[in-house]
Amino acid sequence: MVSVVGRPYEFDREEALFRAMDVFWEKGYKATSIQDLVERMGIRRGSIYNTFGDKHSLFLAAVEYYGEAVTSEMIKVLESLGSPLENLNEFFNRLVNSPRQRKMKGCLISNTVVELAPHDEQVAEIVRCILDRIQLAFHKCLNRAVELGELPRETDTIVLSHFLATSTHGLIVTGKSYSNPKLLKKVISVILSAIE
Amino acid sequence: MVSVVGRPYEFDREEALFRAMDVFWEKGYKATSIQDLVERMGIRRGSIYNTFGDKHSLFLAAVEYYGEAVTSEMIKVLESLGSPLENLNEFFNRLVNSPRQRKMKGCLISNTVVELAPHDEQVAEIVRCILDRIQLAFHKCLNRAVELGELPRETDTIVLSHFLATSTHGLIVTGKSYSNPKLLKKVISVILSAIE
DNA sequence: TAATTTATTGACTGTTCGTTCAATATTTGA
DNA sequence: TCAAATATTGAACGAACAGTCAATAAATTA
Repeated sequence: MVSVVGRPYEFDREEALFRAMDVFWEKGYKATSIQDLVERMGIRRGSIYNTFGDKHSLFLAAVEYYGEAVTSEMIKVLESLGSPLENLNEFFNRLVNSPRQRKMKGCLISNTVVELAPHDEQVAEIVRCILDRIQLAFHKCLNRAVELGELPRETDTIVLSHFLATSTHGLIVTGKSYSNPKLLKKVISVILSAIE
Repeated sequence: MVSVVGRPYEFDREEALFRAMDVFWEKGYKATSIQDLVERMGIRRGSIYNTFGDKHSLFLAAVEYYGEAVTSEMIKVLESLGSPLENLNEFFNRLVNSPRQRKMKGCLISNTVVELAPHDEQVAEIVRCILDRIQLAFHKCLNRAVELGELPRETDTIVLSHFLATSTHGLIVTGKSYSNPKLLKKVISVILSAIE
């Protein structure tokens, strides 16, 4: 419910949140200062606090926004029409070829799993939810592959979906430390060969 | 060269470094304050600065110590006599069953890859060196498996060694967010099935 | 014993941090 | 036109931060 009375915002809330997400993604939670956020979000300290609450609340909003924007976009790849196995291939290749991954930013979710989730239950909760959505998308994709005859009937799609989620994390971390696209492509081939 | 004159240290340097490593491992670099280190290392501020220099230098020493202690211990598993494939199995099971991993501490190296390496060339250098040692150990292990006839002659052991390194990262991150030992064991089976 | 060297100690420094707030500006509704 | 509501602004806050330093203690060497 948006109030109709009072001074209106001078900035776009979603745009500001997107930029905050970008800063946290790049620098992590602790290393991001309010001053960093002021500079990158393009609004003043007071406006940040007025709109998003404190730093921690803003971070939670940023992670959720990432889940809505970036993660959902990747999940759509898995849900595309056509061959599920080709969708998986497309998913992993986008993962390692995205400009942000190239800049060693990794993924805000895996970064957060490592930096914050073990010490912050609120963050852990949100992250767990997003990770579950990814794993579920893998699971559905694999089930569809079975239905279409791309994988054998007896395939354990649950375990394989967790394997793919684990591989996703692995590729992101490897990509952060050591970004050789050709090699990553070959590693992806091995990953995909494991499910066939 | 240790000086023979002057007041001797009242603490064990290695013990103190081990404890510092433990704090950084648990909390990360940014989230660890000098006060945290004072409390856990059991020595005063001045002694930390006198012995290890500033926080950043201490961190570098801690990461290197981790490489010597923890990583080398894991690499030894890969270099054991007997079946290389069984060694791989042992390696991954230790990875997900270690008490520290269970406490969601993950691995100091992968934590550092995510938090610090992208923004700190000195850290990146040390971490890269340790990652290379792990990958090399996988490579040697796989080559031995080929020699012993456990893997076919045409196996691309280079690519597979990177796949195993990636899987290691993945398991560590998955273990941090979602620690279900039974499931992780099954994921390990899938990983190992991919190289055979 | 005296001189030298180095470790220990805790108070102290300046900076940066996240956060708050009173003053002001801009809108709507009466 | 005035009252009410809300956003904007920049100064200011105390706390926490990394790092320093002079005084002191404990060892060796001459």
